[in-house]
Amino acid sequence: MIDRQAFRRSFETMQADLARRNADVIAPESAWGRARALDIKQRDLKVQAEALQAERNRVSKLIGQKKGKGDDASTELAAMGEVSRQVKALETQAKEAEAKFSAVLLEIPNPLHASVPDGNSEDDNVEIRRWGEIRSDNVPAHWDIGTDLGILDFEAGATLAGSRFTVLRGAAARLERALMQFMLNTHVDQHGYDEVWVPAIVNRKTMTGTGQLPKFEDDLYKLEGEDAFLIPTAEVPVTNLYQDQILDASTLPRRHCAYTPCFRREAGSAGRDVRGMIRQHQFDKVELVHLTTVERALSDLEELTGHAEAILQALELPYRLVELCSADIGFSAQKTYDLEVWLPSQKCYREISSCSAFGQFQGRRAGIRYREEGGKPQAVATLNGSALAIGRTLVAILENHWNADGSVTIPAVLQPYMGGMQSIS
RNA sequence: GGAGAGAUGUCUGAGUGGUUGAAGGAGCACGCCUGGAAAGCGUGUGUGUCUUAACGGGCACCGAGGGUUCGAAUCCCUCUCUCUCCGCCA
Repeated sequence: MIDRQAFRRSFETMQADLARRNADVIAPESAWGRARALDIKQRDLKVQAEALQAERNRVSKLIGQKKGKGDDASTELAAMGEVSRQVKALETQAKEAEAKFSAVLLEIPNPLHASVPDGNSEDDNVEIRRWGEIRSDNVPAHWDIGTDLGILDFEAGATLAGSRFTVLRGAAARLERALMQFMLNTHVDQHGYDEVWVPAIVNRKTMTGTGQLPKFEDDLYKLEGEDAFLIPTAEVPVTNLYQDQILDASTLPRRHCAYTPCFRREAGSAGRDVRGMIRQHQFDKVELVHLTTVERALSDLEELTGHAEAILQALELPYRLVELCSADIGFSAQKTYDLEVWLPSQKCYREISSCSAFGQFQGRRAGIRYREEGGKPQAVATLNGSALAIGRTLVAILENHWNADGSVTIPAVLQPYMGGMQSIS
């Protein structure tokens, strides 16, 4: 959520930052376009209502005093009946206006950080660096590799649940589990993260805190008969771990890692990546989440991204780091780096991690604040990133470590988690 | 799922219609005292929002949302959550 004060004081600046995403974001009929009038109305009604409330409180107190002394208060009582009716009417109007303004604020995306490059589409994302050797020979698609080895069962996934579900068998199932363990252990033991295990179902408030709601309800699985949703990422429950709390600044940064399954309806991606397990309705992911101070809102992003890169390097997977341009950054983020792994069968880089800084955007929405010694509470800065999406990592391993004889070599760091298995054949 | 009890500030714990944003205690901060500390004494110690250049002021908040009333932490309704017992269950 954007800052109300900044919205009033720095309207033009904020509008310019938002417009960099897309001109539609500041169109007159957009949330942003409607916000200013709603704010003015909201404040106007609030001032009126509160003035009358003050009057009511003053006289009511007087009535109490008079009655306490046994004096007659019938004059005041008679006058207050009407005032009270007016107060009630104004209160209702003010509350409605405030609710409308708040609702519209929730639909305005995070203004971009100044360092974000301009662009019109994902094609304008900026490559920062590459790592690893790309193989240039022809490698089959992971769905063929996996099917031939008998470890990926797409038919069973479709039978059990529908399209975009896959059953992992044998070595693939174990590889999935090994990746989970390896990633978590690395983050806990080497990067100093505090591991948490959280619900995969959350309520509406939690989903609003990190920005998935109210705008993107169609992308989520909603539970029938309950106001609850399956999480699309661990970011949601982990960040919201501290919702409506005031943290002591000395306890920041808090850095958590978590494994969760993730559920996405993929509503807008019909026809894309329909084969294989690049784009699934359910996938596993290890997520990193930082809650930190305003000063470190952005600087921690480099560190967090580095932690995700460490996993790719350990798994010997070639990748590149890309900075998303203004048109491609998600609703809640201020700045985002994507890590894209090389997929030899597609001869291109595909997203395997997205690391974002959110500034105080989520902190404000979720009511997560911190206090410096003697200072006023202010919203925490949040960051998060996948490290990594496990299904896509498995895909990348199958393709990048595929051998001409059809087998797949298991990266050395994973072999202990695979019972010493060195390759899948 | 059934029955009952409960939800108050950092914590504990009063408060069943009026000057209560909220007693008392603890904690914490500052000061006094002390060679230093403890004890003791004193003072202070919520959040949000609106307004103001600022000082300050207004309003709201006692789980959430409604209602009754001139006036609600206190009365009524709905919901959420917690605890206990029963049922069910990995």
